[in-house]
Amino acid sequence: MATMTDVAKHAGVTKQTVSNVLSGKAVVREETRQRVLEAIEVLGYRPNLVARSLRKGKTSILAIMVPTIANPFYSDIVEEVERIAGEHEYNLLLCTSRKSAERAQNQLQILSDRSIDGLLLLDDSPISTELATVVQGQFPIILCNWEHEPYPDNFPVVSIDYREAGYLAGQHLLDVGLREHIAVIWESPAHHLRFQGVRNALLDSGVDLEAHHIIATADSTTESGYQAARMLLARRPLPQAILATNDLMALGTLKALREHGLRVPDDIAVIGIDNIFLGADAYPPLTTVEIPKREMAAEMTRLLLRCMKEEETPIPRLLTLLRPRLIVRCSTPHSVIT
Amino acid sequence: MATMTDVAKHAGVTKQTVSNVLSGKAVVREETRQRVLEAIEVLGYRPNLVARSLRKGKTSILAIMVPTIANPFYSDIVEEVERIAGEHEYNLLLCTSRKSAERAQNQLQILSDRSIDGLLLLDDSPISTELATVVQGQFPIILCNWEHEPYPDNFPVVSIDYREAGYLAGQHLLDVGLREHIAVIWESPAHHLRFQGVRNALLDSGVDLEAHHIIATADSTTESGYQAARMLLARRPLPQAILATNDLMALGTLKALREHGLRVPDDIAVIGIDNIFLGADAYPPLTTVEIPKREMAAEMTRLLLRCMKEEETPIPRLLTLLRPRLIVRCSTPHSVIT
DNA sequence: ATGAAAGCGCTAACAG
DNA sequence: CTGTTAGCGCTTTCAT
Repeated sequence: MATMTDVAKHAGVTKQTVSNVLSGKAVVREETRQRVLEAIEVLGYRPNLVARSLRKGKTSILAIMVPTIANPFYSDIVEEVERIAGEHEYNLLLCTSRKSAERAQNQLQILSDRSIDGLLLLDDSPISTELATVVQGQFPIILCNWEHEPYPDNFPVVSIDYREAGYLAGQHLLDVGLREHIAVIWESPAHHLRFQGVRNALLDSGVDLEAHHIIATADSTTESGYQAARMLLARRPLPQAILATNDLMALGTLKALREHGLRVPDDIAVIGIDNIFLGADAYPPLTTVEIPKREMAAEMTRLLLRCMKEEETPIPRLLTLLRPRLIVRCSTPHSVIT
Repeated sequence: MATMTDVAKHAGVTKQTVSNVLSGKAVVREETRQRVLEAIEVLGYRPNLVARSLRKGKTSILAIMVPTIANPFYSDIVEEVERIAGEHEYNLLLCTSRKSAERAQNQLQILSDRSIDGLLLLDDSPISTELATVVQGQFPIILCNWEHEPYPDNFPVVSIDYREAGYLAGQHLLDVGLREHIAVIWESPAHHLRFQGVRNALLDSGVDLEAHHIIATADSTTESGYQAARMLLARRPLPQAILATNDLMALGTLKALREHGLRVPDDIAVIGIDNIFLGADAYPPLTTVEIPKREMAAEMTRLLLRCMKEEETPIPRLLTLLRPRLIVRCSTPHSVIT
């Protein structure tokens, strides 16, 4: 590979001049500039970004750490982050924490060793703020998709108002006239805020959740939604509606209801949270609450970019919560006009 | 940040000795080693990977280029690649080509400028082998998930036998006694090999595809599957079975059949290809042909790692095709014993 | 406007 | 076994 010195020789100047031409920071005589440009062209010169990074102490590399990229929720976010990062001439390093604090710790350390310019951390395990402190000061870090309280105050946070998401789902059931025997399937403790939102919505209308209509699950797969729904169907009275704290569990619920020959929404209404891909193609198309993950991705990336530009350490206590919104499809009944 | 020289001073040695302790390549007296280790501990020293990369000409960074990461097919692969890369102390840079040859070109160039150690290229657009040639020689490149012929011979290829996938799907329909009025929905030209496989299976049993039962689509979303199925339902005779060249279109097909009050598989059988997440939770659970993408991911990563170890340029003409396998669920009838 | 020198932090090669 | 020297390719600083 041709180096900057090669170009300089070819153009009869020093590499400093070549550097000036490329950076555009210093003034170069037009004739010299042309000679340099021509030399670059002829030799097929390309700057060595590793060398540049070493010298400048900046790599123009961002990193994103997610629990897993196999989950479409996260891959959707990464898609957006990568796009925006690219627009600003940054490359994206992908890291997965995979439910292991130790792994996250190692990854974080390596990112620091690589002198990345910034990090988006999507892992709201309690320890992650501590971990992040280890490499704090090296580069800005934004905590994203934080789903429980208290919100950290040592890093900026960009997330969704998950309590509001639960509230919207609960409120919708009330709005279509369902006030009794509302069942909830929620992942505990991960979806605590969502669950709280649901309960608040009902309480605000004087409706109580009955203990035998609440099922807490250990994860939020279609399978656990399916099993939880079967448990609900074995109890009496049957629920009028089943609210699952995510769409995957809602889809599992739909499957269980189908197997029991129950019609949705006529016999039992179903609502989820997330608005995942394919919810619209389910049977019946799933009513849900959209989590604006793309907007969140855009917001957190922009904030990170901003923090990187400013020399000062980023705003520590800054909480940005995006608002979810209801998507009415066919798994809940139409509004009842009373 | 403490540098290697700092550690050296603290331990009363030169940085070369520190380097020796870290690399373990040269023998160091135990006492000295301990002093160095202690200094590292005390100062919290971490090697600067950018500097190391510059010096060694290797970054221990791999890159993967996919059309998009938002598609679960690709994110699933990336999950596996990242895991294996991590086990070998490599970080993963994520790039998306987003259907733009120009974009792919730029990304490739930048990857080269960054001195990455290897690339997994998942984009079988005809130009991608040309593009790859631009940076050829800098680092090994593996072409992955190549889905049409001819297979490139200037890079190693790891892919799936997509023709076989089509064949298995077609053969299954024959095996369960469906021999007439088989309809095919396929994305043209992307799924040409799959389509060819289907046709071969039928031809091998003397069954002909009828022109009015073939629908070519421009993409392979649930929506295009839905629309294609509606077209088929408007024609006579009605098909006995609908084979879609991917699961998303098969799910769209299921939706269209439901809306027409047709029972699956009693009235019309449906089969897809891919075995996507959620196919098992569809209504009815979808029979499909599994594309072993995880295995492919593992295989291509291992091959890349191997190419990187060997100093010689990687084996140019090497074609590895993984075999798909049939997954029978409920959208096709049970075997008929004749 | 251009050149000369220094150095980012590390490892390779050799000397002692 | 440890120290010295050199240099990866670039940008920053200062001199001309």
